[in-house]
Amino acid sequence: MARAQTLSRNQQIVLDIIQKAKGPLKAYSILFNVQKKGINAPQQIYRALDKLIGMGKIHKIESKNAFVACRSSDCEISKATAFSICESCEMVDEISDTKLSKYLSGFNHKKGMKFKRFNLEFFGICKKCKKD
Amino acid sequence: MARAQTLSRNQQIVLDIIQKAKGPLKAYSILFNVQKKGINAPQQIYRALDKLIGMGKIHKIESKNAFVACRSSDCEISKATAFSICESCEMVDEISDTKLSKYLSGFNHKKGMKFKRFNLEFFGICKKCKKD
DNA sequence: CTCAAATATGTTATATTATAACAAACGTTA
DNA sequence: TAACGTTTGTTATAATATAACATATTTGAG
Ligand SMILES: [Zn+2]
Ligand SMILES: [Zn+2]
Ligand SMILES: [Zn+2]
Ligand SMILES: [Zn+2]
Repeated sequence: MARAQTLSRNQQIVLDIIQKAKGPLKAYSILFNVQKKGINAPQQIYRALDKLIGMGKIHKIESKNAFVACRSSDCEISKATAFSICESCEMVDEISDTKLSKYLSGFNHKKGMKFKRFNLEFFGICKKCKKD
Repeated sequence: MARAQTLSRNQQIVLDIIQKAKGPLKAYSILFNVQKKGINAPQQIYRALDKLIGMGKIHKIESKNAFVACRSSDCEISKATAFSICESCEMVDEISDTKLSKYLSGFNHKKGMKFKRFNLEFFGICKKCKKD
């Protein structure tokens, strides 16, 4: 069984960096930020990222190949993720909307495929960027 | 202005291959398939892909870094895309569901961001794979 | 506790995906 | 024709991700 709670050393280091970040982080940018802590290779980052994603602690923003911390406590398994992405400043915001989540989780494909998981990415210009 | 209809030589070649394919194609797999036609470099593929995406002729499946032909005539601008993806056989199916599309196009973020575009990817096991 | 299994780590090398930069050709239209 | 935008060709390189193997650490059953 996978351990539910405890993170390994590398996993904790990677998670800390992602949680402290203001926006999505790329794998190699994480790598450069942890070299002082003795992590030297991409593998070490990608392995930690994989585990953290599996635990639902972080999510991958597929359109950006970048990673954000989960803010929504509900989605521990990352089965139903939705994000709002600013095309100008790159800001990413996790959307926790029960109605949306229920609507999509209940969505059934005409062709009979039963979905286990979805990922939704919205794009636009955020409020802050509109002012400029 | 962007030309609405006519495709350039390379664009047509790339589109043909994607349209003939049974599933999503990766950029380098397209490249290997067109070397006999005189296309030798990734750039040539990526440029064609970019234009075709802009025209709504193809879509990128972000979670797979792969490309499929648009089957749904409605989404000429790729503002509202949804796909069903089999995690076993990699099959991808474009979902054209007016209700779903309207629901998501009308979705408004609490934080006031107005969305211009979304991409939704559903994952599961397709009917065909379930039989095995 | 002890040993085996599972998980995590370190490391080197390599594969895969994507873009930069520049020069030349082509197509349109004023 | 001349000017402009678009497409092409080409070489090089950047950015993202995985393979493979050796070692270490943690965990839990007996
Ligand atoms: Zn989350
Ligand atoms: Zn913004
Ligand atoms: Zn389409
Ligand atoms: Zn399948």
